Amino acid sequence: MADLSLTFPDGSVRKFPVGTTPAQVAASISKSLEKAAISATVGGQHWDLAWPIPMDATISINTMKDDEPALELIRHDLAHIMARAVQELWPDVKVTIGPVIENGWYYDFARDEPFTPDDLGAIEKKMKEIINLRDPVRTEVWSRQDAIDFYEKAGEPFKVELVNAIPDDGQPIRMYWHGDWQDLCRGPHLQHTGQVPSDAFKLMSVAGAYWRGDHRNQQLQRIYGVAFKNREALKAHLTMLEEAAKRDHRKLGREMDLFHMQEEAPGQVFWHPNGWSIYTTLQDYMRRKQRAGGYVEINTPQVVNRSLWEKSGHWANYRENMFIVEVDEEHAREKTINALKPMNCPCHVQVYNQGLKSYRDLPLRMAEFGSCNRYEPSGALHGIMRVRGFTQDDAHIFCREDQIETECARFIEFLSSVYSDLGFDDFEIMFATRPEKRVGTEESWDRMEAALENAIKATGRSYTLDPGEGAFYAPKLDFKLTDAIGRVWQCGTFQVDPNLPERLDATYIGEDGAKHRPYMLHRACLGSFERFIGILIENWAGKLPLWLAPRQVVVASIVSDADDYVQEITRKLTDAGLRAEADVRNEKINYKVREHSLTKVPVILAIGQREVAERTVSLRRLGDTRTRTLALDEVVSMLRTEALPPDLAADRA
RNA sequence: GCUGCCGUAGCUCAGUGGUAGAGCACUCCCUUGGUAAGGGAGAGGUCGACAGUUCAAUCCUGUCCGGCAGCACCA
Repeated sequence: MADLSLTFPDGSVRKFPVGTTPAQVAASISKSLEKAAISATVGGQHWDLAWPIPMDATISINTMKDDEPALELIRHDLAHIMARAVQELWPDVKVTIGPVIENGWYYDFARDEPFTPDDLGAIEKKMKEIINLRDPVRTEVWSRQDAIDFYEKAGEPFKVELVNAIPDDGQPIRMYWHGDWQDLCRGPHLQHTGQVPSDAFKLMSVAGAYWRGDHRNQQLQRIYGVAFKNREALKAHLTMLEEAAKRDHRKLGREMDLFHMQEEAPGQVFWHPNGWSIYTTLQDYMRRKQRAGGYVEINTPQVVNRSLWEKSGHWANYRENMFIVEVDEEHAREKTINALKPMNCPCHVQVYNQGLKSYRDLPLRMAEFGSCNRYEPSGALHGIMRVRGFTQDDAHIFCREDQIETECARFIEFLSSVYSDLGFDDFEIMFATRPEKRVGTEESWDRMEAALENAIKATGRSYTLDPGEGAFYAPKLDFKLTDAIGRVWQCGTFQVDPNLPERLDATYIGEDGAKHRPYMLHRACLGSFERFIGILIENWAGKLPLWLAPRQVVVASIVSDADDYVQEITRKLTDAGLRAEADVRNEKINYKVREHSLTKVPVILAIGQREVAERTVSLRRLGDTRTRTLALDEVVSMLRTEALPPDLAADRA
């Protein structure tokens, strides 16, 4: 028999007969490794212990100590165990697919009656029984036809479809069993069901999901589970989920009295004074930044006749998602049909088109805090993060092709400065290149892509390639930031657009005296104020930095003899530009501290007899139980400096 | 939009085929208390909307509206 050369992680090479399995390799190394082995990594691929190795490769044997393969196997096998549990409880349920996902797995079932939360408990119980059976796992490679015949006979139509969908590229069709239960699965797997920890998984929820992700297909019932290596890790995960729930901007929005939403205006925000303070503070900041960044600010109409949307192409593509406004105009023969603007670009081209533009006017950076409305599907709405009425920090840069690169680099620096001011020190750039269906010449695509790539390089940043994900007319960049609990949000965007200037006939007079077509660069940092404020709230868990906090300082009296002094302090703080309020209610200081802490006021100044006598204040920071006693004037000037927005603070320094 | 769950006081939630309850918040009174809930009293609800079944519906049924989770969507 021919030899097989296997290279181990330490670099050593050993020969084995062709067809040796990782299990045999492990056994040849040591008795203990043979027992501890759960899978192998062969030539970079996750490999079942029982699969023969066909050719020379690198190999490492995995044990439960190797987190990544161990969790993969545990979650994967739990998906099978759950499917078996479901079919044992309800034999008429059809199985479909059940992949491993972040933190766990899901499995989609076809069943007429919905699963209830009680069912989840029953399924979990049954899963534990199956785990305790320690049934060995067995896999076999079958021919396509045998697998199809098998599933047709078993009455598993989805599996038949899956087998048919497996590409005919020599990929084996693997049949999987534990006990009498069977599934279609490419593996790899653990060796028996007892290797799965019975106390480190939990079924989380059941929800609808379309067969193969297509909304025209039958809707299945998806059960989600999470699993870890041990009970402690599961507990830690569940605790993390509770933490995330505590940050929910909808909950904090209510507790901090920032905004509300109601039935009459679904997907639209009623901003309360506190929330509007965050909004305007952020907008003021962006306005200053943009002005400094060479933008002019404009404002354009909300309600615009359909003819413009027809010209821009939005009417054809997004009519379903637009709010339509019909008006009976006295002199018109029929109703005038308008749409609330779903985006600002067509209006910006109208402003650009006023008067003749010279090449000397370019690049023209035109910004608008553009209020847009989109009729989003009801199921997509989510607090203030996904809404039907929102305002973008939108801008369009009109420029020549040779200016794209500089403008792009300039924008990346701009965005980077904004993100770091707002507490997000790092972001990722996604570079979306030409899609399969596209317009324009290859040369033009080459130039546009090169411009973006060179711009990124000029800033010294790296990027992730997103091939084929560009718009049909040009490439784009998306910017993703990571929040305090590791969630990734796509907010910023930079998109080249030769299309809309064409459609709306934007031109400029070049050096040659002839008319030319400008490029339009769509760009945003925050995306929408609504969504970004949601992200800020969740990122900071409501404890916004002082300059953004709606209520910056509460001056609380301890005894009513201090009331006059409390009012004086509050006035001084307010005069210094701080958002300060007095709390002279007939409540104990404990009560006041608790209440203002719960509503995330960053600074509480407590004032009793002593402070009155000494003209000092006792300062307490949110989240800190210590207090400091400071002179009044000192506190005012300290807080005034601290409350400066980052761009103004930088100017000062 | 689809599937499932949900809608009772400002908030969080009990509850019942005979028109409703708690805690917190609110108002008033007592209390002047030193850094995360002092005490007492009071007020507060078309039980999401509309239809149907019933002698009687907040409760049962249907339709609609809205919310939540996931899916689909996100110019």
